[in-house]
Amino acid sequence: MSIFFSRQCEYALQSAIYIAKKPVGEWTTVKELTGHLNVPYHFSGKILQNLSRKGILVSMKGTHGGFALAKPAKEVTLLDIVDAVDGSAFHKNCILGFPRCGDGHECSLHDQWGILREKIYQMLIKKTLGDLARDMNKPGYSILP
Amino acid sequence: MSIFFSRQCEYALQSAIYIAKKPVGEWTTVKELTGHLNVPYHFSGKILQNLSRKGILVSMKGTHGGFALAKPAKEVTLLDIVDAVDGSAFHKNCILGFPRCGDGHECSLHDQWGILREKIYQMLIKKTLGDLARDMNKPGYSILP
DNA sequence: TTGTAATCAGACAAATTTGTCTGATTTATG
DNA sequence: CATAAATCAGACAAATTTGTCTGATTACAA
Repeated sequence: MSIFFSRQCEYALQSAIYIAKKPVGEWTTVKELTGHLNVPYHFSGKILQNLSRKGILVSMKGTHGGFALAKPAKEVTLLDIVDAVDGSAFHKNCILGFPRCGDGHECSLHDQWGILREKIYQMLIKKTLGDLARDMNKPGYSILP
Repeated sequence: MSIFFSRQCEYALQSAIYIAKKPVGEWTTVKELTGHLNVPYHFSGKILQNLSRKGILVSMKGTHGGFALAKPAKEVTLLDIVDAVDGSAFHKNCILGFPRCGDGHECSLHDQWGILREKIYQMLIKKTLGDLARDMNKPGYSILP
């Protein structure tokens, strides 16, 4: 199913991108989100609540409430979201799961994987929600299921 | 916990490396394996049985039985093991989980991730159990917990 | 042939992740 | 003030992954 991030993290990333595509000042409801993304309604609620606790989104209750970005889209990186949801395990853990790898008893893939992991890291920290929102408004990109 | 492979897959890779380090012709028992790796005894049994069903290991019952590689270590790649355990999801799925990514509605990370995924793929297909066994006999490498 | 040490098979249990339900609270509007 | 529409909170359920137990089968050796 999911390959690198947990499913919850994929949902969070997709949701954040959707919200970032909307005009600044508008609120996005869970109902609207789950109408456009393939995310279960109540699960979506939980994920968005979590993102607002982490300071990535803000929320407003009530009739015209919903969720919005807490900061400008260009200031939120994908890594911010991944860290908020999945934590930072992938920065440090051995790809083969060897417990002593990294403290002087490196596994045979350690260096090679380290280079690739750093590239993934750079990809996540350099891409902002602003970038994604812009790209995915072009033809050929689609957020829909 | 685990970052790229499932825990079961990590166990499988570690076990295969351990077995590959042993002299050709010797059998490795589950007991010995779990004495050296941090893998639960019965879970280990299941994983090794699975690897023999997939043709990566062979097994022998009885007093001096155990498991051994079905082919020379230099002919078994890490990808063989990953595919046998986790399947091939990571070859194709979108890193952000967008369902239409890859059929003409690519996500904004598609190309960039595609390059990195290919590098991971190359790493896994180029490294054989023979390579790992050799490397991890050198000082500075350790398989122990 | 009997005992021992191993894999094998399948049911079961625990833990984690994912998904659902219900009701409370908040905000805007008639 | 009453109603509607939204988030919020927490318990619960389902699914998946991880781990455990028991007994059957097999192979070797005394």
